[in-house]
Amino acid sequence: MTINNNTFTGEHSYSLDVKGRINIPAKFRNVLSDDNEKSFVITKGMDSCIWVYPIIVWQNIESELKKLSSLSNINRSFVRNTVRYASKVKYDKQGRIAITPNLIKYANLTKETLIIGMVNKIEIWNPSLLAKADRESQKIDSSQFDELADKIIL
Amino acid sequence: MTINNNTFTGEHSYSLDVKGRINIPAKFRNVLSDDNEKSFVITKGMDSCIWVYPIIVWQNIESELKKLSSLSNINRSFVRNTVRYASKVKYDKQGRIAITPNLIKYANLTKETLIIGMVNKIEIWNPSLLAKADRESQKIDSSQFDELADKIIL
DNA sequence: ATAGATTATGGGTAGTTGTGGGTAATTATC
DNA sequence: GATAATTACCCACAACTACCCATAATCTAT
Repeated sequence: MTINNNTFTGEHSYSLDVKGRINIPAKFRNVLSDDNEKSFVITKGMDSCIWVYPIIVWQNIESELKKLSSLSNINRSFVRNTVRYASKVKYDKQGRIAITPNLIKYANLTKETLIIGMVNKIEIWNPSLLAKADRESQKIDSSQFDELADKIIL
Repeated sequence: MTINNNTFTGEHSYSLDVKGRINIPAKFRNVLSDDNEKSFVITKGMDSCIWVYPIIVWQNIESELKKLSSLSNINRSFVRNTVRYASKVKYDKQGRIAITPNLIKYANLTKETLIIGMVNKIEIWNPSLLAKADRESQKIDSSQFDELADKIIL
């Protein structure tokens, strides 16, 4: 608990209910620092999934975004895409957050979902899309992975 | 205490109980430094086994991962692959940790297991899969061992 | 070799967590 | 401004997990 705040790992199956709510795993809620006030920011991920950030982490991202020059094309579209679909959500007494319809549509979510910890953020996936993304990543030139693996000793 | 903190060697037989719990050998627990707070991180190994890291060791991995920008495709896949099956576990009063069902399935664990020290981490194996992996490793061209021998002085 | 301590394993129970659904409050629509 | 639709908040219950105790097996020291 005290070891590492706002850091998420692991894969968890959860179900999106008919009201568009989804449970945030207790493990994840429990490592949230208090200053998050039970709130996250949810937005479009760069893959076909939803990104969920603790508020505190998101604030850092926003201040980084402010530093990016709007002269660059990439910067502009990145800022637009990340911020445009971002909304703040608070989890209820049972630990669920409500996902906005446009995000549900974007990530192609149906009842069964996979929630995975990505260190500083959380991803919500349609299981079959995740499996597909997995297969794609296998194709990535493994030398690029090796390069990373050299830097990070597992 | 003994030789070196957070360093594991040797092979031990233990049993996975019906609740999915397994004992961490006392020898291993006793060399854990206090800042681990009786916790490990368990995750998929590169072979068909489970890797168990002391929290302190895993934290280094996490902080390296945090530095990788999510703008890069490769980085996202790499983080996802590394972290997806990782979860933090604390051992109970009896020294047991709970293994998540997906890892039990991945490593093909049944009641009998072998726990082996791998210096900075621990591996949990189905004995017959380990025996099989042993046989495979006999086939490795000894020149590859020689290459390693150049780097590590035994 | 024996007593005492430590360790491994099984199982019970109280508390937590995930999920469905109900109702009041708020917002949107005509 | 009245009504419909949506959202926020609450309760209930089954399933699961963490925590505790008990006992058997093993180790340690004298």
